[in-house]
Amino acid sequence: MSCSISADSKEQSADSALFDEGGSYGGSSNGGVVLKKGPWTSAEDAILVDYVKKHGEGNWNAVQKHSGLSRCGKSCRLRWANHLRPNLKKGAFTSEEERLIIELHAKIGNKWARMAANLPGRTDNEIKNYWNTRIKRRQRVGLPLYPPELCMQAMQENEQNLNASGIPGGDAECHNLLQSNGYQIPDVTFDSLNTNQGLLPYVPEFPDSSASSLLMKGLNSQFHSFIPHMPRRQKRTREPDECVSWYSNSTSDHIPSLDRVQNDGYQNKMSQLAVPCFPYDPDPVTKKLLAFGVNHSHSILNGNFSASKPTAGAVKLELPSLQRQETSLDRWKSPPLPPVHELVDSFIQSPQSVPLPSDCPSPRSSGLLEALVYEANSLGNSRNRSSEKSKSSSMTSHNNVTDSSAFKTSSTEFRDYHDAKSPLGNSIGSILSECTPRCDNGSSLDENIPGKNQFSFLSAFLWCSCYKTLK
DNA sequence: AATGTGTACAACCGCTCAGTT
DNA sequence: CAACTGAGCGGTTGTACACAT
Repeated sequence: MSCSISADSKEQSADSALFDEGGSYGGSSNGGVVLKKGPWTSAEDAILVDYVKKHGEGNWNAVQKHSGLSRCGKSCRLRWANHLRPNLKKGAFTSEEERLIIELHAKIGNKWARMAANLPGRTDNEIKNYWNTRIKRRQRVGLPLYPPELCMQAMQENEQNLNASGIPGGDAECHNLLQSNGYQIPDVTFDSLNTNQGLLPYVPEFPDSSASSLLMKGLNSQFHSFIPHMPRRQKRTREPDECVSWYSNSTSDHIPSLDRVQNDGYQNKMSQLAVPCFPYDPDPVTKKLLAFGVNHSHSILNGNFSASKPTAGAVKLELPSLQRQETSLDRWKSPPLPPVHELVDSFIQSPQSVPLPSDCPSPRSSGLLEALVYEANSLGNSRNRSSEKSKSSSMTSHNNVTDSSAFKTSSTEFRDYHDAKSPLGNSIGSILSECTPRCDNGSSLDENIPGKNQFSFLSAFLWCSCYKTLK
C-alpha cells in the first residue's frame, strides 16, 4: 500500500498535546478522572510500554489506576496490540500477505483476529483496514473480490471431493462428521488448503464455512446437502488461533496482488470468471440472517458491496440464508427439489413461476436456490408493488422477468459477465440478457440500488449452475 | 493556491463471551 | 444461577495526507 502516513508521524505531531483533552475526540469521565480519547502521544506510549514491561499484558483497566495514564483499559489494550507490542510488522503488505488475506477471507470471512493469527506481526485492525479499502477499490471498479483461481479451485476441488465420496449428497466424511459432532465442516478447497490437509493439526473447529463451498456443494448435491445444527455461536478462544496456520505452508499458486490484479490485465480474467466465493459468518441468532437481503457483511456477490456504511436501500451483505441455524437436518433435505438446472431454466424462462415449496415461507430453511428464487420473487414483488403502474405499461410480453427494474439496475454487472463464455458456448451475459432489459441510456449504475447484489449473485450462480449441469 | 475527492490509518463504540463473585 | 467485570472482536468513524481539478 502506498499510504505514507505512520502512527509515529501522527504521534509526533501530537506530542505537544500530551494529556490534552483529546482534541476532537474529547474525553470521558471515569470515576472523576477524565479519560483521554483520540490519538496517542509518544509520552503516553512510553507510559504504557513501561507499564506492560513491569506488569505484563492484561488487566488493562489497572493501567489507568497504576500508571496515571488517562486512558481506558480498552484503549490501552488496543494501543498495545496494534502499535506497541513487540514484533509488529510495519509497512505495506507483501504480495504473499495479500494472497493470504484473500484466501483467508474467502474462507472465514471477516474474522480479522483469526486472520491476524496467521499473519505474524500483523494486527487484526491492520488487516481489517486493508480489506475494507480493498473492498472499496474493487467495488468501484466492479471487480469480484476473489481471483478466479480461487473460485475455480474451489469448484474443482469440490468436484474431486464429490467424485471421491461417491455420495450424491456431498462429501461422505463431511456428512459423517457433521452428523456426529454437529459442526459444519468447512470444505473449502483451495489448493493451498488442500495440499496441506494431511499435515494439518487443525481440525476445522469453526463453523464458518466459505459460502463458496456451500454454493458448490449446493450445486453438486442438487440441494440435497444440508447445514446441520450449529452451536449458537462459536466460542471465542482467548488463545491465539492456530486454526489456519497451515497457510504458512501453502503451496498454492500465486495469487497476484491486488495492484497487479487491477493493473496488468488480470481484470480481464476476473471478468471471465466472476464466480463469487462466500465466506460465512456463523452467528445465526444475532445476525438474523435473511437470504441476501437484510444483513450482509461479507465479501460475496461479486464484490460489489460496501463492507460498511450501509446506505439507504442497499443491503448490508452478510451471508446466504442456508447458513442459518437449523434444528433438523431433514429440513434441508425435504422436500426434495428439482435438479438445479431445471430450476435455473425455470427461473430464466419464468422466474416467478419457479415453484417454491408451500411450506417454505422464507428461504431461511431451504436451499440456496430457493433462497435465491425467494429473494428474487420478493424483490420483484416489492418492486412490483412500488412501481406497479409504470411497470404495467413498460413491461414487455416477457412477463416472466421477475423484476424489470432490478434487472435494469444490474445491467453493468451483466456486462461484467457478458464476456464470460459458458460451457454452452454462449456467454452468460447473452443468456441472461435475453431476459434482461437494458438500461436505455447505458449509464452506469448506482451501487446502492437494492437488488443489485442479489442479482449479481444470481448471475454468478446461474453461471455455475450451467457449468455444473453441462459438465 | 484553493478546493474537492480518495485513501489509509488510528481509534472508538457496541456487543459478546469467559471468568469470577 | 444471576450479576458483574474484564477482555476481545468486528464495525464504524474521524482525521491526515496525497492527488486531481
